[in-house]
Amino acid sequence: MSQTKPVPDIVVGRLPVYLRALVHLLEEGQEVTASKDLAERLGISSAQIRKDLSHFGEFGKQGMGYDVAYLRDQLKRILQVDRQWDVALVGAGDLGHAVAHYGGFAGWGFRVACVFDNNPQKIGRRLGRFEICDATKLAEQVQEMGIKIAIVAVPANAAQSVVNDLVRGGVKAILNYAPITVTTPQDVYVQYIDPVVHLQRMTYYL
Amino acid sequence: MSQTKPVPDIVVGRLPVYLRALVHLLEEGQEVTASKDLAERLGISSAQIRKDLSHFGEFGKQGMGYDVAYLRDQLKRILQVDRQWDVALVGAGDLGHAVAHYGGFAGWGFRVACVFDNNPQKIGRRLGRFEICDATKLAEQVQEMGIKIAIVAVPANAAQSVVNDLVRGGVKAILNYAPITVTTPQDVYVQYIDPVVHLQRMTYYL
DNA sequence: CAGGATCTGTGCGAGCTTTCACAAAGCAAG
DNA sequence: CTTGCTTTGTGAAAGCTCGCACAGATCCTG
Repeated sequence: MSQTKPVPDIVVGRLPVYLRALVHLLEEGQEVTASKDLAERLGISSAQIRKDLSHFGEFGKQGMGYDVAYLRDQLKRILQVDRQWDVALVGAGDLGHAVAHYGGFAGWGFRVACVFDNNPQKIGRRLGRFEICDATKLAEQVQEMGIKIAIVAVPANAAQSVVNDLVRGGVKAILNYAPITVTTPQDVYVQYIDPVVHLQRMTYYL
Repeated sequence: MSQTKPVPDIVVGRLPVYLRALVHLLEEGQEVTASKDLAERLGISSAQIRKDLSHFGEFGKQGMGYDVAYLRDQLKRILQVDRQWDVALVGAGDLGHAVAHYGGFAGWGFRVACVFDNNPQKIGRRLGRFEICDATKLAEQVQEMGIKIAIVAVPANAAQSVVNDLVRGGVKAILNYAPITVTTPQDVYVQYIDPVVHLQRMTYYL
């Protein structure tokens, strides 16, 4: 399946949400679930869940539903989060601090491995368990460490330059908190988090 | 237009990104732009930008493009961010602190107006310029203040209950940082920010 | 073991979204 | 004024996504 036709982006984008729900279910002690059950919790149709999963194989039993732990493990494998990814964090400002201290990455496949900043006053100081590294050496250091994922938490006017360095260092996935759209080569994936954009998406309807 | 046929969600969702780009353009001193120019910066097609805007009126001049300041003002009006919205922040943990101290809301239509937490040790203490209020009075207080927008920054297991209180208090737009899908009435809009989900959307492709 | 209940995986069609491509409009220069 | 260049706004086509509806699989009960 995943070989013949590429799976649509939009389908891949829903898998982490399914995975998250399955982990919650298991925490609640529910070992089996049905597409209809999941659908209600997630506010989408059961047919969509079944069709999304069918892109990757047959994980359920007709008449019975899905084994929660099994489906969780399969999704982890598909998303490649059945292993630990080292992540580079760029920017040691307020936002960078919040990300560095965020406890939500552990157990979900990610680990902040190093922190960069371009402010000479911050370089060498500690941020939690990290020593803040010099951002001018960003490209070579992420390359050396084999890092493929980065989180950008710098001001908008520095973001494109940071992203260029990351790309040069071989990073292929970037989570961008800077409120600006950056350009990258086609094989580099960027996801954006801008709370203002999310809020403005809703004010239209008020 | 906006009266006859409802504008698709997906179109509304792109407007804040356009708005953000226009503001950046103006900061760079560019007073006129073309759909092609914007499209290149945002990595989408120029036809899409033109068609999106055409849902709301005719803002450009053929042969000339768009007046940046004028289009910015029109988008602000459409998105209703030509005024200031008071936002309630729920959760005074690490994430809540980061949101409360985030300087990116000012000038974009939003202002954190109050902070809630359910921890008796935190209630009454200050978070920046706010006094932390008792979350058990969430519903009545947001109602009293006429607040329509809230940011949820509480643990996953508390999120649904907080959202229920917010809905009861008349909140219509919720930005949810808790890593869980919540259910709301149809007329309440929810946007999700979960960095783990965003990261996992990319690891599939690595 | 038969009948009934449940739930998956999927073909198909409806509906939505994006892209194409061009008429019309505006400007500049001669 | 006319010619040529640019760029918008928009029908129409192409492409994509979603939900319906059902065959087939599985279990339970008696």
